[in-house]
Amino acid sequence: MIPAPNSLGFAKPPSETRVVVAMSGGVDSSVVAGLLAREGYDVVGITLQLYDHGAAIARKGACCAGQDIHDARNVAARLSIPHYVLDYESRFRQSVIDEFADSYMQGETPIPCIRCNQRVKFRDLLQTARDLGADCLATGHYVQRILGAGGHPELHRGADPRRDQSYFLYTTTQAQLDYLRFPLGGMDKSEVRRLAEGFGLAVADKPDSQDICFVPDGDYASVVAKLRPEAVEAGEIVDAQGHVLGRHDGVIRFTVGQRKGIGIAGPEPLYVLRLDAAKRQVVVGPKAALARTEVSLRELNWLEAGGIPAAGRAVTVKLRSAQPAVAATIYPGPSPDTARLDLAVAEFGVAPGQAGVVYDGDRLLGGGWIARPAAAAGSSAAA
RNA sequence: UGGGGCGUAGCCAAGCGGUAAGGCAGCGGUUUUUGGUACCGCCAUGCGGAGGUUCGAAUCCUCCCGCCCCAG
Repeated sequence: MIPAPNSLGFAKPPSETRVVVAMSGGVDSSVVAGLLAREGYDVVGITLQLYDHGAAIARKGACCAGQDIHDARNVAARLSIPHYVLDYESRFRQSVIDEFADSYMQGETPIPCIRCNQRVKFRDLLQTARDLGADCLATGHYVQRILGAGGHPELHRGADPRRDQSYFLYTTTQAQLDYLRFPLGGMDKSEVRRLAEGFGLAVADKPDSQDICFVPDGDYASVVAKLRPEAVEAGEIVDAQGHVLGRHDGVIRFTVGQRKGIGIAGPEPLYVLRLDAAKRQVVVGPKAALARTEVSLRELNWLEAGGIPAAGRAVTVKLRSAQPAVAATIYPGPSPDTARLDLAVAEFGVAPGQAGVVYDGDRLLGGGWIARPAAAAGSSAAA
């Protein structure tokens, strides 16, 4: 007789199920470790050191360096689980930080958190978990892994709509999903904090992380400037017709859709329409000029079997993490890893480098990076 | 140095005798595991300067200063 599956879906007792928990040192992943340890799983905590902890040691709400590593270690000790700190600094730099800087240099607005999940946590760390003989890798993300009709796991939004992190996980592949577990996906934050208190964890009241973890004080521009000193060059602020309206101190400081910080007074607010890195120009105009109904995605990840129907598929899409998904129709793009979205209602501030994440209701179907407009009038074609 | 017009916060601008609208910019905050957006709040004891009239002036009068336009 085959035993009923345990809470992680394995047909064996928890004590014989090894699970690696990615412990950032924050409340969420600490509670994951606590929950699984309480159930009797063979829990191994792993914390990644991702960047110079000296620079970040005083930061509140960061993750994966300095104080956070100590917090994770203390949680593991409290829970009596083995815990390892792995030095991933060079991988993190290669897989996340370098591209972050390069993306800005090209006039895009990157999301390093997605790359980190894709390339560090769900690739390198996942492989490490396999090497350790673990049955699965658990994280504290607020997303749900739900078995679909065919028995294949699907990725769904977290139950707490205010906490849902699926946007940052759109690159997750089916193979990764098979191996991953998200024990917090059905909970809300207050519940998690209560559990943390119940486990007697010192991190129960720790503030939520925010900002980019390796960017102190939200000053990403100075980080880019440090990595790519040659990138920070002043230039012109121009309107859509090319008239010079003012000067700026570096294209990297701007993002499409941005209003504040342009510093030009006029009859109506000006927004950044696009960035021309080659000409070092920031192109600005009225809000109406930001309206977009067509969005191209590149590096597409698609989880639904059969791919995107040629005739199109009705979906919703999130074009920014903190805004609700909007109605759209998605079509296959010119190449297999691209797609095209027709938005039902125009969106403002669609920024290349951000992610377009596609849903059917609460199910994440896939997504891609928002591509720079191929032939925007007057823009540079520089690659 | 004849005629006309105008000078209100960093920019634009309302007000035309009753005790300084609004927009833009800027600053602060809320929201947020990216950047932005959005939202909320703040922002001229002061109306080119000096006098005068009036209970009361940015608003009326005088002079001065500075711009602009048309003539010379």
